Amino acid sequence: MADRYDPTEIEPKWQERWERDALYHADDDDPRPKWYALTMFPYTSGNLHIGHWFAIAPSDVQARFMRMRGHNVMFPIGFDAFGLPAENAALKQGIHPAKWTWDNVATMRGQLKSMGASFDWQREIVTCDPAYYRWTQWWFLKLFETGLAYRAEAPANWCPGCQTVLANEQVKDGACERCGSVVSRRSLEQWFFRITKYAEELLDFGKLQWPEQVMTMQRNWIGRSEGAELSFALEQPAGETQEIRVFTTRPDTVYGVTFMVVAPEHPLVAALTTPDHRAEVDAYVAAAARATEIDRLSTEGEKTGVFTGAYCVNRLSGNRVPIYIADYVLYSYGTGAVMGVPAHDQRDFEFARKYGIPIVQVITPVKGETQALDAAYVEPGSMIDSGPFDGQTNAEGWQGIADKAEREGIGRRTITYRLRDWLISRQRYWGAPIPIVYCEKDGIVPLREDQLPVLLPDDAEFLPTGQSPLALHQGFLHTTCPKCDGPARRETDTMDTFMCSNWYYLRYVSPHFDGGPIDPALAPKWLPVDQYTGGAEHAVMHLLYARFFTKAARDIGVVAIDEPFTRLFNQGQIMGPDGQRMSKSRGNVVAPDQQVSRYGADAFRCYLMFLGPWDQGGPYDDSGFAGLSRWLHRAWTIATEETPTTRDGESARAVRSLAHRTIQRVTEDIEKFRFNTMLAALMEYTNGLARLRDAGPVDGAAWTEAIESLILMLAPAAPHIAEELWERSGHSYSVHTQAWPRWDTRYTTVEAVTIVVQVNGKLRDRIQAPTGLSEAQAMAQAMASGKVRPFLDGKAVGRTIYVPDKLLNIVIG
RNA sequence: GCCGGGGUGGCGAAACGGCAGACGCGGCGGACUUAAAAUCCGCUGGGGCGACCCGUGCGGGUUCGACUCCCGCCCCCGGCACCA
Repeated sequence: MADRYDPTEIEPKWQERWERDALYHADDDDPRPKWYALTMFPYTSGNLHIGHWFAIAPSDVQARFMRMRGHNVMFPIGFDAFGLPAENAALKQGIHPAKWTWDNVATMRGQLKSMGASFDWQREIVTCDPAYYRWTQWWFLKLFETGLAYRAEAPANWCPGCQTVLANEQVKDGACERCGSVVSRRSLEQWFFRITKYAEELLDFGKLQWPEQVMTMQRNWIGRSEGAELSFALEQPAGETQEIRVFTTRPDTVYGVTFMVVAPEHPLVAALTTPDHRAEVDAYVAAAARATEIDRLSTEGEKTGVFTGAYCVNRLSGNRVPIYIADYVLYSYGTGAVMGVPAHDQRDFEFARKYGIPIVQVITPVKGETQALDAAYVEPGSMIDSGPFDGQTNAEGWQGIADKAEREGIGRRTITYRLRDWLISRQRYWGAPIPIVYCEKDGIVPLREDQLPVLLPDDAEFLPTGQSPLALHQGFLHTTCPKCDGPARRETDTMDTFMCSNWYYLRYVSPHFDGGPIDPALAPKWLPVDQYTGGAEHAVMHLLYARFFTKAARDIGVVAIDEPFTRLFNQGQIMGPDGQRMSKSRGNVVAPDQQVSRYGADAFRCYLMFLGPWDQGGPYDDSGFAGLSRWLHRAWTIATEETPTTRDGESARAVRSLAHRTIQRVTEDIEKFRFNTMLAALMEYTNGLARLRDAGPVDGAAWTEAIESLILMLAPAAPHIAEELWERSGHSYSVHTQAWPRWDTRYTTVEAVTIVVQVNGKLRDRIQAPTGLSEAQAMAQAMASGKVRPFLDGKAVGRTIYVPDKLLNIVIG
């Protein structure tokens, strides 16, 4: 019984036992209320680092806690296994991406098991497994069938480093988020998912308990703008077209339009341009097409553009205005054209100044007067020089002009989103192939479901050509058309890996189901995810895509939920000891393996949780590690050593009071993800128990209960030591299937309190008293205090503030 | 520029508007030891011999009382950034 705590011995022992018994397997038929806990699955980068532990361990603590609270908990794990690093390894080291990935899976699976997390390994999925990506492809077919997947030519973000296109979300400051290369634009035929169809619904977070921060980031990303689309008549028709349509959020400023601006990529540009401006316009358009995002950013603030020679007519004011092209207008937003109102839009103001275009003020802070403007006036005001709208507030004018435009058929109210459709084509090998063929006769043809999966050939060549290696693989490329059996060419792009992580939480429900992506009988049993945890870096990409996908899956009829993740918690990011983001190139990655093999997984789990609030993260520093290891040793000692006992009501009361107050604190802390203070409470508990023990014999029954509670409360955070202590104290296996201890308010209410005595808000003395002391009694005691009286001498007591059992504040004049 | 989050001992951090610094690290002192490590006990925000005084990024305010609420700044971290 008095053996030393030796984590290297007990941890592997219990891990094997738990695995053998499938202790954490979630039974589909268990009648207890379900709890689907999920931590973001790791990418198969090669090794688990402390960031993974920091993310996963607390998530496991909560899953274990919910299990002990009587839930049927499913806590699955898997691997996000497709992606560029595998292919880069192939290029650099000559290892096949599949081998690289599966080797990493094997390593990381072992590392994950060494954490002692309560994962249900029977539900493991690996996204590059054909048994999984078969269904990723199936989803694509369904999205295609329902019109949510479409092919279009579009200027794409091209990363020359990765030799592929990137989604808008993957471009940071004009550079590739992954490799840092400067992103250029390239026009390509690409596959898109129609996420914009769900823009409005994605703005509804009503059913979600998510961090405000993430919801805000998604709202901003979606970027809803209410405004109007207005038509301007072309003076000379441009081909078939008689008008230019613009989107504006400020129809109230329409009388102040002094020019029009069209994006360089706008299809009308060529037809608009007059012969004498042709050369200049062509040069500008060509330069804009060449310009990278970085070039554009480097000239931020500096507006450039050229006059097309064409004019149009403002149908509301009747004014004739020149048409420019300028690259500050984005082709991909709104209609790709804007009305220039220099007096009331800062960008237009700068442009007009630079090119000597008139500035006409139509909204003014002082009724009926114009001001000299040295910047655009964007505040509310009253209308001026706006025909029939003069004198109205601009808010009235906004509605009035929109009404008039709608009445006269020259415009309509509309809502525009910043969100773009999601470009999912990647010119890469290591991803799920898009299950489409191109037939000379039938055009774009989806494969039949029974033709899935489209397998990746294992003998592709990896060359940095800018095309998918699949495009060079003749055996893969040539196939037959599912419709006409004639010769056809396969789509050689693969899907963005975010498509794989779009639906993995659905697959966990029935990972081995063969008749579809998810067993329809089990979907309602487990979905949605009750608690999702992961890094905030996924706030707009993964989390937004997954929400979109769930809604699409619902409309396809596969699931009945509107949202995938009911509750979300973002842990902070753990940085390298240098305070920088951990990365291999910086050489500041800290691997946990050494610490774990020396001090144990329990100590490491606890240490990471003890560092600070989970949502904060921060630089990693192992100087405090010893403290956690020491504490576990102390906990072991207090739970195992012979303790002299007696029967004593007062001792029982003291022990139970401490135990029950701790149970309350620990319970509330876990519920609120406050793992650092949870551990602090447990440390105070062991310290307190030791003090009671050292003070003399303790009540035997209360002590036994207290030790039992200690072990149960250790179980989520330190599962191995808890299991060992549970067995050694004569209980039956397993501590992890026990009920979480409950606190009894009879023991948590204290009988004696310390009342703080203040004079004018400054602490002067403390009174020990039974609870429920009246103000008069407290006052009497305070007046008797030698520490308080000197501050009252000779002064009139004004009023007193008494907070029962807490504080007495005497205010003197 | 805009939107979040954060600035508290030597360090990581606690603190329903009510004793600032719980818990832990580190440090100092002591016990045990031939000695060291490990372990255990005590002290540890700054100033002052002391009674006390000063202290939560800075400046104001509300309040009997402010780390906490309000107003105005500074710094750090994250996100967005010509979205009409």
